[in-house]
Amino acid sequence: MKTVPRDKTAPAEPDTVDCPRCDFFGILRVLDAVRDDSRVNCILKRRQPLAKGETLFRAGQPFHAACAVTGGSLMSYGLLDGGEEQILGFHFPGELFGLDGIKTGRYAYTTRALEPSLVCELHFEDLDQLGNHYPAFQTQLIELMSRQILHVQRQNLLAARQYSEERLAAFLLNVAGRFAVRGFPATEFRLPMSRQHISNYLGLAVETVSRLFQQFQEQALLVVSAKRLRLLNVAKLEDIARMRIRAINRR
Amino acid sequence: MKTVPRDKTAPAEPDTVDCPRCDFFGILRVLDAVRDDSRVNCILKRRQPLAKGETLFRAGQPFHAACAVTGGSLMSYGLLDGGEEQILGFHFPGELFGLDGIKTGRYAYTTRALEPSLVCELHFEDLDQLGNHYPAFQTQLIELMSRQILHVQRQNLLAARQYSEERLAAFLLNVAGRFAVRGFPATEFRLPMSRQHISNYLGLAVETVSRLFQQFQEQALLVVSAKRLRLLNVAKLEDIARMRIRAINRR
DNA sequence: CGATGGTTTGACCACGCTCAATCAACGTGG
DNA sequence: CCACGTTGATTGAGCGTGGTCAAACCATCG
Repeated sequence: MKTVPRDKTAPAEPDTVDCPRCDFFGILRVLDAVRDDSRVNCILKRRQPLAKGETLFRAGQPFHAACAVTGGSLMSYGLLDGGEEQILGFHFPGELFGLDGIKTGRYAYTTRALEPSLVCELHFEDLDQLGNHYPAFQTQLIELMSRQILHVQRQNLLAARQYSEERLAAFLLNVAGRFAVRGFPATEFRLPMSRQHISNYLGLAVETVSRLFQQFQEQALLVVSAKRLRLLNVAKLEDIARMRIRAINRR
Repeated sequence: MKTVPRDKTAPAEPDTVDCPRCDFFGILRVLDAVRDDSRVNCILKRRQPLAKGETLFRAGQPFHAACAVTGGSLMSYGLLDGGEEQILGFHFPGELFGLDGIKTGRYAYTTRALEPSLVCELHFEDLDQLGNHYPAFQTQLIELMSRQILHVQRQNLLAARQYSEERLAAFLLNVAGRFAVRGFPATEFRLPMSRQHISNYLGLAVETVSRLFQQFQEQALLVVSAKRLRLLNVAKLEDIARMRIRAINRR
């Protein structure tokens, strides 16, 4: 299997999302409308670049900003005290994270870049201040958090599935759907995380994930080579993802 | 094992939570402060009684209110189209649910009472209206949603664990912790859901859950009889919950 | 009181984990 | 530029956890 040599002249710039596709867009528009107000200066810092593997913030650190991915991808994980780290979720362009820190004043989880990435930060020092003068801002924030709860709850469905096939299929479809929503190709994309990450996230062994990719490929459901992935039969994958009744002879 | 005959004169009134312990309390105080304002009339409907098994709302129905449990308990589940229903979470006194509907305008999941229950409803028709006049209200709502995101994310950790022991132990501790926060006894309580529900929620077979209860009991970690549960060795349960490295000889 | 549905228990076996070796992809230094 | 080490992905063999099926058991309720 030949790999196309990477064009060295083009730097590995991560996929980026346009502002209108970002979860922060509603907030951004409100901020733009009041840009002349000195109080709202710099509340939304844009395009902070992160190196691969770089930690954005750690669990327990004082909360200072909610973030949105504008390019690349990140993951959040909590370490069960004394135990291994458990990955809680991945963050793709346009998506938010860190909103859980608002109430407690501390980040609940550690977040790290999976590849060179860009994030926008929404700073919260003057939130009350701002909210008192611009209710529209708070309204935006509420809608955004509502969507976030939905997003997180949807993730719950992934690892709760009983069989490894279901979990991986559901995971891939979840990722594909999230790319699709932001206008990226939904059937052909790069999985920025390692198999280790996937297996940890889904509560499986690495080898199982590897074998499942192999199996799906043999069934012509997808084509996978390293991190590049192409979905060939989404309908069948959906079947697998929701298959709860394990038939006696299912092959 | 004798069961104490239930006092027939006292109706099976579910455990209830005091208002100060409820997640809505912050909002309630704001509303109390502006009670004289005609606009905010009836925005918080209290103590709606539900029969066991009664459905509060269904997935897809238009969203009209976020809810808090004030007594009893409920569960939310989504049905994977064409597949079985997957339980997403349980709701205990003082806890919120339904906030995910704010943005989409529809309930994302179906919610049903596990026993005779009471809920408060926070109606959202006039939210914008109210928010424009009382930013404090929106501020409360934002904090509350932040806590909710944290809560839901914590649940993600349950089913992502690799082994059934870890999952059940983590689940029981999660439930115990949630009771403790609201001032209920944390080591002796009733599990309002069936084994079926637990197994579905954790992605296990019913029989496995049953056997694990048995096993934990033999190890003197807890005492279980039907739905009543008493935790004897929380420290050891925590050990199990975070045990990732499966030792060769672990007994 | 019997009917019904949930729970437990047992026997069996397959899915998926463990361990270990191999292979591929990079990055580094000679 | 290639040898080498390192890291991640894959593949294989073996076995244990946990799922399936079935029956017995028990609780709740009409």
